[in-house]
Amino acid sequence: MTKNPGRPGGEQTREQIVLAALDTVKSVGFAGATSRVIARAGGFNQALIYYHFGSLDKLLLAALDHTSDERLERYRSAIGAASSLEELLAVATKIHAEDAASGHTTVVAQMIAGSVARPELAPEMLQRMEPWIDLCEEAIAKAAALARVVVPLPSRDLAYAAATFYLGVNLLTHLDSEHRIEALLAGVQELAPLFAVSGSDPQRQSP
Amino acid sequence: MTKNPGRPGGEQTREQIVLAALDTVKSVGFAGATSRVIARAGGFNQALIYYHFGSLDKLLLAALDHTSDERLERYRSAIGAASSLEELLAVATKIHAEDAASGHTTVVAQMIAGSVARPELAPEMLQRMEPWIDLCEEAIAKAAALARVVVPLPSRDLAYAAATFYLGVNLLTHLDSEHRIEALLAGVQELAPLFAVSGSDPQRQSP
Amino acid sequence: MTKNPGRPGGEQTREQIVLAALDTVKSVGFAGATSRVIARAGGFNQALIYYHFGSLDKLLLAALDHTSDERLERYRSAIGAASSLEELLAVATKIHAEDAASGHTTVVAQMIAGSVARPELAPEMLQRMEPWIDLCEEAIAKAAALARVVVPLPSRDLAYAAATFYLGVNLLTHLDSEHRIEALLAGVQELAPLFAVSGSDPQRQSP
Amino acid sequence: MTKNPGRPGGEQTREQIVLAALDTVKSVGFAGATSRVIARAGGFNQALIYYHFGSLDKLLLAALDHTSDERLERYRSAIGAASSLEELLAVATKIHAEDAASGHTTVVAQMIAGSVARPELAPEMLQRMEPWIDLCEEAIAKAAALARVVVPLPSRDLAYAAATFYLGVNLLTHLDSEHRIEALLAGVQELAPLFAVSGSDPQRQSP
DNA sequence: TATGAATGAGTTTTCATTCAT
DNA sequence: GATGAATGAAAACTCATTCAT
Repeated sequence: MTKNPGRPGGEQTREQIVLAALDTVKSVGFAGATSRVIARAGGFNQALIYYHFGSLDKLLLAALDHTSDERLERYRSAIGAASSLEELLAVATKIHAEDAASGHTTVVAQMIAGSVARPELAPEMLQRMEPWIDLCEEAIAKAAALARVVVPLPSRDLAYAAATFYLGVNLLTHLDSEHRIEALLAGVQELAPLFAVSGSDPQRQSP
Repeated sequence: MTKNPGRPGGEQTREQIVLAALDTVKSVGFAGATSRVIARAGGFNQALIYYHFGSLDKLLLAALDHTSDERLERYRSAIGAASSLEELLAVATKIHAEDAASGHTTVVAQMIAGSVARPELAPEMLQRMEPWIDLCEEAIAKAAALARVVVPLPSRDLAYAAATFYLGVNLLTHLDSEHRIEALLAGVQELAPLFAVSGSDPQRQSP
Repeated sequence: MTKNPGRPGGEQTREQIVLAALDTVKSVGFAGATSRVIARAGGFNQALIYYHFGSLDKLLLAALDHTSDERLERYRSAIGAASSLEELLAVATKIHAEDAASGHTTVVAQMIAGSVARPELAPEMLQRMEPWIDLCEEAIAKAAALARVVVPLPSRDLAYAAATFYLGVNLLTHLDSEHRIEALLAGVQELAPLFAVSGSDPQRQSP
Repeated sequence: MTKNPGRPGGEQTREQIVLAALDTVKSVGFAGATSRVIARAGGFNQALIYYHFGSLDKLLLAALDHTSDERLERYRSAIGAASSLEELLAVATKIHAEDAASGHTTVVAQMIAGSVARPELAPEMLQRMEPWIDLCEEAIAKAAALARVVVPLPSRDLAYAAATFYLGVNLLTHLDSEHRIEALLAGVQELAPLFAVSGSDPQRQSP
């Protein structure tokens, strides 16, 4: 009663600012996402950013968290639900396509690239990579189990490598207007089952 | 006639500026490599940058070309000279170590990250990746030949994937103070021969 | 009726705000005493300042009055109670030491300095100096009476001069990290009795 | 020939900026002397301040030096030329009147008060007081010699006290629109010779 | 009374770039 | 070729103050 949800104040404004920041990073990149531009995009006062988030960096990080948390959740439940290697790959591919379409990958690439330029962001970004590496590790474990394969490397290292590759993919996606990366990913996907076989035990190779 | 070599002006100044730009990017990153800082590092006037290169972006690109060309040359001749798979890997590893030590990888990572922030650099960067992908392709072809393996993917795509991963590695190297990437690379290197063997196994080649 | 004493609101809040302002000026100076900082120091809302005092300047002035009134009272009763020149000097010295320790001098110096920067405060500050000059005048008159001296200048002017010197002392105290002022004051204090003697010398008084 | 003096560049611009800063401090005080206001007053670009002086603080300090050096010179030669106590006092009074009229005292008061608010200026200001204290010491020594008086305090301490009083005077001058300070100074000047006599040796007292 | 939210105007400073010499 | 000086635009951030509730 006291807090009728139609009122703009509080949480709602924070979300509005986060959304404006996300939009801005997607459309003009990290370097273009200045407080002025974000404020103009969201139709609010620049100072509001500092009132609610303290600094532009903190807003940008909050915006990254916003997309990341949501995306992470989707990936995790999809991986949990998959019951075969093929399904796992298909689902992951689909969600990744959504990511690209929604601009989530743009935000990730921009923030990573931006944190190279702004070293004080680096530790924050690294920390925010951790749950994704965890997720990769889970996915790899599950894939290995489904394929009854023994992975010839520490799964943590493999997860790290996957995240690293993913980073490169994200970056290139936003450099490459010819979308050669997408072709590459499709190729890798074809390769994947083959690869799994080559690494598998002899019993499965020639039954 | 007008440009008699050996004269202090002209080419020599250009090189001096390029070297200063390179130093600056290495020490303070893309975002810190402003015209003022570069000029101060090289002990020349800011305006010289614009006289010789037209814009800061163009200087930065020229600087990238400077390191890249030199490095590319070294890689190519090393690859050409290698006569066994082991030698190929050893030589590539050694040159890459040099890259990291000399700061060449820093420059690449910074420029890639910077081009994400400054979209007008993107096409230039992409174009500059091309010779490296060519090189990767050559290397993969040579490795496959030496190992007598049939690569189960278009070699161009594989080369592209390698470059992509390399990009991720470079980027993370500059985020991660714990140097977990280095550990990962060591792990991958241990894996490499294993992989090669499994692929060059005569039994699998002609069943 | 509406303002029954003992109620938490009203006067009590005003005092809380004044105290927070005083604390803030003491710790971060006039320039650092912004509404936000004061509110944070006192644990209340910024807007309360404007509700109770109308403007930040008015709060700061009220805070100055708060310390000043209290200090003035102490000086006046101490001067009234003194029955010899020595006692008068001793008591004044003691209270002044308390002033310095409690930060009252800091507040005075900061407000004076601040009012130089903010001219609209100047007349208010000048007005607030008046009772101190009155006090100086009283003290000088009493000292002259106790020492049986005829002061060779209008006592009002002398009082004004004392206040002026005191202002300089306060200001320098906050500039000078070597505390040379303290040494100076000690020197002046040694001089004081000498001066008094030379003035109260019976031979000179009635030749 | 190469540097025709009609050209605005270089030293001339620096001086123009210093003059604009001085004007601005005189008219709107330390707190009002922002880079924007100074630039507008001088009719040049804000950024020029940073090009020539590095920071606003440095410009303000340079401006203070500008007036101070000039004033110091005038005082010193006047003191050197005086051959009697009366002349010394008369000359000092005259120059001080000029100071007040030209706004030099305003600048000093503003800078001192400003440095209370901006602690990083404090050491610079203190350092800039030193030559003035030296000057006071010289003046006191000369006055004592001319009056054949033995000063009953270390001359350095006395000089410090004089500078302290002078600071108070400057400050009050800019608070007090009734100019009571001027009256005070006149009164003190009348007092001065009297004072000198009371402190002088018996031989001069009753010849 | 009290407060969270909001704002317009302002701050210092830096940037890439240009231009007269 | 080279340089010192100059500039418009923009950056992140803070301020005193107001207002709806």
